[in-house]
Amino acid sequence: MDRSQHLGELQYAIMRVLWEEGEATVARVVDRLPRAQRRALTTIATMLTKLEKKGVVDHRVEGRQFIYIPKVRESDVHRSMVAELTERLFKGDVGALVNHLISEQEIDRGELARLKSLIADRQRKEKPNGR
Amino acid sequence: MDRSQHLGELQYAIMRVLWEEGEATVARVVDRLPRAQRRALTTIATMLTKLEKKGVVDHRVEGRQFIYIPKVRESDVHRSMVAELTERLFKGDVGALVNHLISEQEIDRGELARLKSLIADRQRKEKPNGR
DNA sequence: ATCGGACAACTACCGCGGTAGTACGACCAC
DNA sequence: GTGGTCGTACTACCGCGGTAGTTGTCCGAT
Repeated sequence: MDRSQHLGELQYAIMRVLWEEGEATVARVVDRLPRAQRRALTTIATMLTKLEKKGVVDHRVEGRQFIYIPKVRESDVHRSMVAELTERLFKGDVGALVNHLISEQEIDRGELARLKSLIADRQRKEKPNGR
Repeated sequence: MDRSQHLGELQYAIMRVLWEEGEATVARVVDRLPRAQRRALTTIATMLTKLEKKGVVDHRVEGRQFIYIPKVRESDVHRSMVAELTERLFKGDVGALVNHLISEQEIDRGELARLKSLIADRQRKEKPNGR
């Protein structure tokens, strides 16, 4: 219904708390938020309401407070946000983005080796259907 | 002064035209825009004004029209937008993003091989300083 | 000199992320 | 039961991407 599960910075920070905690009240979210993202309680409450309307979180009532739980997984959000950027900047060509990353972005030497073996793993997983 | 050179979808589409053409009038931008992004002339003019205030384009006057020219390169925008996402989603760990791309995102077999050699090239370019 | 067209400037709006104050209901302590 | 506290709902506002109409100006044609 919504799908465009693109999250703003604060929204993502809130989701991160929810993913880590599994579930949380508004107050819990606020004090689990990194300093940089800390906001007034009402702000976080508003944001959670908006996130719920957007379909990425859900809540149940316990006593007189709301316990929020994530409705989407972090990897789903990653996938959709990365895909969005890939689409915008590289017409959906994932290879072009990886290319950009390894040639234009800072990436240390050890990382490169790790990536190479990652690709090798991936190739091994693709191949086995063989021929 | 601005730095946050993150561009919206239409803004990026407009910049793409400017990068392709080198420079262009408002009218030229409009009819070089892909159908999906085509808008009223005034909309594009407004957008160009905003882009100029943001510091990513410049203009000179010729007769009674404005010729807009890009002030930043496409690769700069790519770098800063990709870096922004990497920061947001992977705490700046480029390797983690590449990892995500090759394991979670669709990427065809031939592409993997191409990437592997890309990494090899990159390694060859990094090493030579090697003590 | 005047009129129409081309073009930029100005103005106004919408949606949404973000920000937070204030209102209000429920519960607890006297 | 009355007052304070806790916690959500409601409301309002800002900035910005996006959208475009209206206005004003300048120029070329008549």
